[in-house]
Amino acid sequence: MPELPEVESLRRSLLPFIQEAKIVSVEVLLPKLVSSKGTTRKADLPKVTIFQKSLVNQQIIDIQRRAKNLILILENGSLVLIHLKMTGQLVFKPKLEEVSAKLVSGGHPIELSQSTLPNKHTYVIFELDRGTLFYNDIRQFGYLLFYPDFKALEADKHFENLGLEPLEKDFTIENFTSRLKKASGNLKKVFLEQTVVVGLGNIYSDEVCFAAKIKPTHLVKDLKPGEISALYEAILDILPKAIKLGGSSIANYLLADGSRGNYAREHKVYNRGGQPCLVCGTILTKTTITGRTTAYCEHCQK
DNA sequence: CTTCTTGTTACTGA
DNA sequence: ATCAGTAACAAGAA
Repeated sequence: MPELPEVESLRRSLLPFIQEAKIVSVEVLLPKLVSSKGTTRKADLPKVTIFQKSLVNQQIIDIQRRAKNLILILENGSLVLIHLKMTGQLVFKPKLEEVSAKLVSGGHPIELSQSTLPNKHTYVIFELDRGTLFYNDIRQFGYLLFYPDFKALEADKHFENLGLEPLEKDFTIENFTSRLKKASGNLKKVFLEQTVVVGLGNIYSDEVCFAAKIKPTHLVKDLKPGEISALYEAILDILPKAIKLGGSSIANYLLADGSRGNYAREHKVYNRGGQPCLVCGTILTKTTITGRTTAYCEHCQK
């Protein structure tokens, strides 16, 4: 369940592996996961071929993140948007000579999960000059979209209704407050919508509400300035901490070297419904909000 | 076997 | 129109 901390941790762990690497070939084992948006019409070419031709021989310049999307920037200014949805993974396996060089210089030994790649859930394979990047996705909900430039990406209304980036400068208490005023319904629903602030999913919505001592069922129209401020501070506190620990590895999430994130051990309420609150011992309430499992403490959160 | 899981979109009904 | 709620997507774990 990659949310902002997981996607950002993946971005940071992936960057040193693939920055300035050249794409030698691209293998697509599940065509429905890829497409080429905004490219000129080549009716005779199937989308997989367009996707491959667009990427091969390009150098990867940078990786950016917008909300839970990763964006690979290629040398000619074209882009690949990657969304992991629930079970997507990007794992890099260096070439053997690079691995031995790393081991000699005292680097980490490669993880088992890397050495067994590709596996039965590997659907896209990027052969780079210095190693191989695998896109795995057990439930096949993720996607990799090619765009010739940022203009095409923005025209695709992919980011149309996205809210503030919580790690950027414009995430101020004023902007957060004014966006909250335009939203309706309860807090959890609003967080999941991504329209006020992006990047919170099921895990961090519950964790932020607990840290701010406000129930996820609380209607946003009833939030007092002090409560908005507590939510704001909780977001600014929790997301960087989670990134520092490499995100939360629930189920399938992995970092680029195949290792797991360690923030799951810090979870206070997520997936703990029915268990005692770690602060006061009250049994945590388990409920469903907009179809998503939600946990909170009746005593600590108001 | 059934139920539950999640990010996002599409759909449904008010 | 707008908005809220939910089915759908798919595969695996319990």
